[in-house]
Amino acid sequence: MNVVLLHWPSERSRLERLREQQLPRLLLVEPGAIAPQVTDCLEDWLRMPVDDADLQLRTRALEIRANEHIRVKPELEDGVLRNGGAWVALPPVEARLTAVLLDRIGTVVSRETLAEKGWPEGTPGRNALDVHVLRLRRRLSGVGLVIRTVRSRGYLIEVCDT
Amino acid sequence: MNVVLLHWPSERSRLERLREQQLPRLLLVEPGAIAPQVTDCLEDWLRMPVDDADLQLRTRALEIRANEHIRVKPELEDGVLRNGGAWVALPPVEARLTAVLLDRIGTVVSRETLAEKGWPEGTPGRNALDVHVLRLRRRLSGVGLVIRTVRSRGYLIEVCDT
DNA sequence: TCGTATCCTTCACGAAGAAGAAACACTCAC
DNA sequence: GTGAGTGTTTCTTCTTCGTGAAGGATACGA
Repeated sequence: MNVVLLHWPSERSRLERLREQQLPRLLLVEPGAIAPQVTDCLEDWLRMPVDDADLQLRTRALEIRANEHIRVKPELEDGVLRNGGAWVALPPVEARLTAVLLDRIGTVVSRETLAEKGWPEGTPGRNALDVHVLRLRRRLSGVGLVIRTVRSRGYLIEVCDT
Repeated sequence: MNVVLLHWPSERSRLERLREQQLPRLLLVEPGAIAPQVTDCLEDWLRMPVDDADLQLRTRALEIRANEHIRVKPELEDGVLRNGGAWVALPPVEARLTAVLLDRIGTVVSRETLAEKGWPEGTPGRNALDVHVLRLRRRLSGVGLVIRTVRSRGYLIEVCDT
């Protein structure tokens, strides 16, 4: 994973993008500027003018951390769900359900929320959701994702560990 | 979690201990010395003489990371109990009981309190609580938590040391 | 030391309810 | 037309949860 070098504060908006994308980044803090508070493991900073050895060390440290940290997140785009190389095409309803689940990956999403998001203009019968979850499960099994049920609470999606 | 400050390279052996213990640490690199290659998220360094603002920022960053990394406290949310990576889904009654126990983690909670919180609208037979504790114990064993009995006083929950 | 009352643990059973699964019919895009 | 996507019905399976009963552990008085 490549570490991105950028200037602070002049490239502030670029930094925000990188943070969202969870890419490792090293800020070169301009003379006189105050470094921002680092809040995750993929960010570090150096005050300019930079010492070359320091730059090397910190870049390398970020690379090491990034490799530990980055686990490729499953992504859903245009009805295509990708996870670690594999992918499946998802039909509209299932794509919407998956979007909600992935949005809160690892945490519980209630049936009500799923019904709302899956059928924006009025939900069908009670069992429709169950059946779709069933179908979704079968599709997801091919790409290393599982939907776990939390009884009387809802469902949660997670990356398969096996 | 407290960040340990230490000098490098004069306190090398102390650093090694801290690394083993996985405690967050900030190295103050003595003038002329080369900083060591950082390999985890709980370590950082600053070249002496240190700027006070920089020290603050890096210390705080380490604290934040440490809290993310070492999730010591078990957490219960939406019927899902998490503890150090592992999780279980808890049914309604057991979730309520666990909530009370975790709320006073490490201290005794009386059966009366448990009954009240577990069954907000009237408790069932006396034995129900015992049985639920039994079931809860089995579930909790999978996530490194134990419920201990304090005879004639109540129960307490704690993190398993094994 | 010994009984005994009390507290606690554990098991087995059954009712109620939640979720899973199969089968079928309808719709719509290609 | 054909096939995938979708919704419904129906049936099955699994989970939860309360109860009763058996037995172990502990405290305490005789």
